[in-house]
Amino acid sequence: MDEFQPPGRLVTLTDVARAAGVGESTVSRVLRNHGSYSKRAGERVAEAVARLGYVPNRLAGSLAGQGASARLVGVVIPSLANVVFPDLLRGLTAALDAAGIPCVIGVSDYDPDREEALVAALLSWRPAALLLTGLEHNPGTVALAKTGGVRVVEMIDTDGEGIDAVVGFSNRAVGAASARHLVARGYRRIAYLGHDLAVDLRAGKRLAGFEAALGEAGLAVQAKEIRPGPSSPASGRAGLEVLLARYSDLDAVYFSNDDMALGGYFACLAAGVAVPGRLALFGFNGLDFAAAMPQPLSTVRTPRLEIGRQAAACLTGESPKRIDLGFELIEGATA
Amino acid sequence: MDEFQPPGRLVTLTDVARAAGVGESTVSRVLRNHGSYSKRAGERVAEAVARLGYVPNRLAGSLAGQGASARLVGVVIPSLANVVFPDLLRGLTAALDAAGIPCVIGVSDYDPDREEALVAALLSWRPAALLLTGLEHNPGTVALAKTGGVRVVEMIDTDGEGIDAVVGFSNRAVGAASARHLVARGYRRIAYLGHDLAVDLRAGKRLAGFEAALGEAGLAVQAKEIRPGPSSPASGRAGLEVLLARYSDLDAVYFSNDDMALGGYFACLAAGVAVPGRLALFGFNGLDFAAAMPQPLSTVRTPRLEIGRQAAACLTGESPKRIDLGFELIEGATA
DNA sequence: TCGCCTTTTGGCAGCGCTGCCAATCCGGTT
DNA sequence: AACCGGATTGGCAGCGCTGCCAAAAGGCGA
Repeated sequence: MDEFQPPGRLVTLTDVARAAGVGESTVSRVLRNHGSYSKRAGERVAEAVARLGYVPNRLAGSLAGQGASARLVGVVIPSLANVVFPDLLRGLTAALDAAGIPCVIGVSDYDPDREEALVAALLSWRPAALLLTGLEHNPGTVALAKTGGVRVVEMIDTDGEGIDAVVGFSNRAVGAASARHLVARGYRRIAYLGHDLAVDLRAGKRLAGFEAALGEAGLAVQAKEIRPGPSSPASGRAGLEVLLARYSDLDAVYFSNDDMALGGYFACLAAGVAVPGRLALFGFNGLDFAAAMPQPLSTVRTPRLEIGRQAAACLTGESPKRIDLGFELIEGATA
Repeated sequence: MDEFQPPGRLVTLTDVARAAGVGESTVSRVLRNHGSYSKRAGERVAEAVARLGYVPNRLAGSLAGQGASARLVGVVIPSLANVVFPDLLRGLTAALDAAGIPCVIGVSDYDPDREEALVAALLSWRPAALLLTGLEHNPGTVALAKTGGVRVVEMIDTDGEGIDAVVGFSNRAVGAASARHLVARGYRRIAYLGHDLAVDLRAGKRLAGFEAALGEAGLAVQAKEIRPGPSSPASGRAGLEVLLARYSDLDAVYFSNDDMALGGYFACLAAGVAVPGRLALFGFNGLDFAAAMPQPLSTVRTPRLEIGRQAAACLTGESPKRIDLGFELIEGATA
């Protein structure tokens, strides 16, 4: 820190070696605690590192190291606006930070072409692994992922074939379980209220599972209200107001997720619609607020953090290629 | 793609050069569209790149390039559980992705020592910039950031001195404005309900501003309920129940943020406490759900996305060192 | 004290790329 | 036909580090 340094030039390993009076390899060995070195060498290097304020250059390290892959993982998520993905990252970073591996993230905005571009960009950093969301990708994305020489983990969705490892749960099964719950509770005139399905394919899978299970019970969705744009309480509220105005005899609404359901609940409160007496509400995700509502929301809790953790675990140990973490139906008081 | 490749060895720029029948420098020029090259060279390179499935190695590129800094930015945030930070990342990635610059993120869990470790780890990737949250850091963090040779941007908080650039708003001013609003509306017996202040220093600054402004009006906070752990609707609900049980004459509650306030609102709904007639509620952040509530939450909207965007802008152009993006008080219907 | 084996050490090539420079090419001039 | 300036090109050093290897140092019994 207190040495003269030509401006613009950062301290290098060679500088440390010179300052410590040892060879470069020794410094490298000490810093990585790899190979053998004497106590004396260790101390001198540590001292020089502290004195010079040396920060290793991992660009060089990764390039030189065997495999030439960086201790980084690339993550592509479709959005940061939906709590699900930050939660996923939370589980992921918790597990990876412990191993000192940072995440390089890209946000695709639910656009497969953007996803492909991001995958290419991330692969250029030679990450140790690539974490994607969902199972549906451009052919180009798949090709890149396969030839990239990295481990690939696809998160959240298990309804389909993955490139390599898959960690998540079945969205179809969630939809089906939700439908069976509503049917068992005696609801018959059921509507669906969701955000843009063409964009959020997993919400579409849940709806498909939901409709299939309703069908098995001889029922069908009475009305579908699909709101453009991302899910949000505001969208859910507006959507439920539309449904209430248009259909007077609904007895339950299945929402694409808890955010939408919260908005629906607000709409019911505002309009004086009794929940679940007059209208039952069922969500998806099991977000934190669901349990704090005056009437706990009936929903399905998804293992979001655990998916992130397991995905991280896939990178280190030899994990099974396919991990279905399941989900938990929360009965709540709204359906 | 269809060529023979020794397993484990990825296609390099040299391979592309050979396949295209040009020199390495030409390939490099074409790929970066930098310097001049003939149309013919461009086409042959593009063809070879496509045929071999070449993905550039930015590790090597950044190492060789001048300044040896990577087209990456390092971001350290305290948490992913609070919507604020994903929102920040959202603004950031939106602006950076456009420039093809990915973020490497670290989550400090509000722990200054972890933050320091993360800064050191991120600097070792030689990012073009380092984005931190808040102004309070370990001395070691500051030292690293200053000698790291990177641009440093501290986000969210403008109440204090920054290392280099600062983008955010004044949390003290937010607290003061909130207090003045409550006072102007005639509330006198005001409580504070928050999550752990020792950990979330910005919430502490808001409270300080709030109390200072109350003091100017000759008032004081009647009760403080500080909940351990992070903010959440569940914590807000439990906290408000405690306050209601303990103090019968409160007329308003200032929450550390909207999540807590939502929980408080739920507590009021559940207990049949009229809002704002019997108890006024005031939040912070202006989250999406606040406007969708049956009674829109009175709160302060913070420019979270814009902070991210401006922080990204700080990296490219020559921006002012200090950007105060202000905030907006939303009157709502709960206070 | 010597020789043998183990531990510790330093030198140096090379990871894949970029920047620099000199060589080459091309078209139009004289 | 020789010449000139700009556009285009290839060779090669070197970015900072690691892996390999051979050399040096140290330990120990004979």
